[in-house]
Amino acid sequence: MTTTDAAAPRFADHPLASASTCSSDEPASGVIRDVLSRVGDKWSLLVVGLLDDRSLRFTELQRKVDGISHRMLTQTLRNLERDGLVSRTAYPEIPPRVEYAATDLGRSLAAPVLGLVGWAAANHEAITAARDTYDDAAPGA
Amino acid sequence: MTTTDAAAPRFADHPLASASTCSSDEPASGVIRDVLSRVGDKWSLLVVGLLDDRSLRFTELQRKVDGISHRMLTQTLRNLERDGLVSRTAYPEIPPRVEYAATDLGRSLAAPVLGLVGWAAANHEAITAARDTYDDAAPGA
DNA sequence: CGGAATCCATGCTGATACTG
DNA sequence: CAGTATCAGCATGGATTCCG
Repeated sequence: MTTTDAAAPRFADHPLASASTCSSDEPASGVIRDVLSRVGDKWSLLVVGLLDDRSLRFTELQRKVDGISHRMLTQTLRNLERDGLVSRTAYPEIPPRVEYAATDLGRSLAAPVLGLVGWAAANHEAITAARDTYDDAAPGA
Repeated sequence: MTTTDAAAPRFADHPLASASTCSSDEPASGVIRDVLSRVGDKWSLLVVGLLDDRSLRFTELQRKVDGISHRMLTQTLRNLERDGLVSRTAYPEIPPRVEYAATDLGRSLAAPVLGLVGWAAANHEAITAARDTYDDAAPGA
């Protein structure tokens, strides 16, 4: 089910390391760390996902995510904008109106993320079961 | 909770939310948060990736990841084992030998992650360029 | 060698207040 | 409405130390 995407040859295979010019001191680790640093936070993925659907205003965004605070939304938005994943359009009006929209780059992120989300959804029960088994085996943890 | 309800038919589509019994207080956000909590940390993905390639011992793992500390490796391994993504095999010998291997579930994670990593690798330069542009436009930041 | 517990430093996150 | 700045609290990550 879901898009299993590629055939998944290896994980930290050489091609990945070669394709990455992360210039870190690690082979593929840098790439993973890179993507994690980018969308591994609590809200980035949510915001990009919401914006992928349609453009939204600051308040709209805050209303939809809800759990996010004013500060975090601003911070997340700025970071996303900086990475070119989200575009910010400010209208010099009164009251001020700012609309955020996902860029082409931001939309391209949706595909791979969807794959990961699909995996999580598909294997959620399996993980829960594993946790239950583990918890049962080590109750005094 | 009169949730603002779903507003992301594409990204956090209903089927995803339905498939997840994460029992959070968010609709599809929970799924993303869930997967983020699972592999969104600094090392889980790296460890699973390394193990996806082949089984490794504790020391081997620490040597390959390198940047990870003793404590973090143990913690990450335990967490991964708890989720059923990694299997732990301890040999009651002297000196003790413990081998870690990715489970079928752990290997299935490689596919979607690879997609995300591929995205990061492919759009890395685009993001860097965007950052440069942003940084250039906001020097007084 | 592998693991666990402790302690510490840092970062991230959230709440609040103030400005335009 | 949108954004920024400051403060305080919690969580994450790291180093060390002791045990099997």
